[in-house]
Amino acid sequence: MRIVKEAEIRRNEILDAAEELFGQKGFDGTSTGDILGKVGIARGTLYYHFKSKEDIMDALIERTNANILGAAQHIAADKSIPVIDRILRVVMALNISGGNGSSTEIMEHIHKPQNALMHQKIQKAIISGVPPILTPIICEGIEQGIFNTQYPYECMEMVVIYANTIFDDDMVEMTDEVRMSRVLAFISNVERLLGAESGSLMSVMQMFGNGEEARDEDGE
Amino acid sequence: MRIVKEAEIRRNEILDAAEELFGQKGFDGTSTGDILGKVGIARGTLYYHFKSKEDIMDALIERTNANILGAAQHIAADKSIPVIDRILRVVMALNISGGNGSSTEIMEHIHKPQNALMHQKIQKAIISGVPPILTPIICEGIEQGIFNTQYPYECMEMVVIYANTIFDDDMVEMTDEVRMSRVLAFISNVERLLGAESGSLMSVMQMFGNGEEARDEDGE
DNA sequence: AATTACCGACAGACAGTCGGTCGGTACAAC
DNA sequence: GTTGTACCGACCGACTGTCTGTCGGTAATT
Repeated sequence: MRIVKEAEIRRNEILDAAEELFGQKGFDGTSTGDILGKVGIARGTLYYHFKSKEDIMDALIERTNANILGAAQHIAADKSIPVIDRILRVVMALNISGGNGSSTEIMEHIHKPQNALMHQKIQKAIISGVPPILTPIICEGIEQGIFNTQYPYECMEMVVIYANTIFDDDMVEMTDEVRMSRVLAFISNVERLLGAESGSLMSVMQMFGNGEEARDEDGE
Repeated sequence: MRIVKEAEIRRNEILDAAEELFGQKGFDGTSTGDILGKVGIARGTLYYHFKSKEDIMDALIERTNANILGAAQHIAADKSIPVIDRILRVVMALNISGGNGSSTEIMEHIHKPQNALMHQKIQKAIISGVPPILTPIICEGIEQGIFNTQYPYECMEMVVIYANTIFDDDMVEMTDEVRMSRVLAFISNVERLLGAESGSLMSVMQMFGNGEEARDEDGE
């Protein structure tokens, strides 16, 4: 039986299947056969739409990224929100999902030894995508006298890389207590980096309280 | 033809071959057949000594790590060297090699998209191995009034993760100029983190001058 | 005679290729 | 406005080559 669809629809079906399977079993753990079965297409079809298995991953990351970064960018541009609140909101948007809530699941399963390549690619996208969104907010903060640094971009880069590695990845195993002390130290360090008054960023600690599980009151 | 050797010798022959091949062609790009050919043994022999291909990688990382971290630890413990010099020396030892110079080559080829898993494992080892070596030196610095921070360990963690990601990996493409400005900002940021006097760490910039190519005057 | 190191044929799985097929659409002819 | 036809994009699935890991057996060593 043969079902014909528009190319972009098929493409997205494949990406949807891959998203779920990669999340469950990792990239290496997922065979193209698995994807074939889930979508209900033949091998040739898959390779008609994508040139390799890795190509699927790249497309998936790009799709997910466009969502997430777009949402974050949107919040970042809203100058009616006070600087510190806005930073918090932006980071929330980055951690939780890309609006529709469809891209949430992958993020929860990505930090596994198996998915190293995917993880690395996402990491790269985060590093080049997030600091440019946050930096303008920091600059506003500098104008307002809340922050003080010559290197807002580099600070954001450092903060993003560190937070992403320690708090999102499982690079270092932590009990909840250790994690809490890391958060405290982190906030204190960020205050120093940004030249903010000591304690002025403590309010962002709530972000780490529930970690990535938070999903109650986002009215987005 | 059948050549019998002591298990540990064979093991190391295999690791030597794997080290070179992984460096040249990456982990995924290297087949167990390649290793077999290079060492001159049969499949069964390889799997007599290692339980899987990944097991080879793990063993290799562990071997390399023991060398590098050992050398760094050795320098770190030498209290006759002034604090800042010592930090510099330790970091040099980490970047350059593990003493014998045998493990240098891998490090040069590891930062490639192919070797994601190996890279991740090494990253993990660095993150859990390096800060504990540097922290006591920072503490000495605090006692001497050079530094001032409540969180020496977390600072080192942040610094190590950032430097390793930005300067060692190719996570973000940089021209030499951009790189230089990153180094400047980095040093300035580290000074703030450690509560060091502004400019007091500028001397470590030499480390980044020639990047990882430096290998002239280490009298080790 | 027992243990340790080694061999190589083999099974099973998987990514990617290729020739061929089918459905839809545009458009001409009637 | 119905029928004929030419074309193309989407789709199929058998096949190839490669690779990892296994297993039964063999040679050296103690």
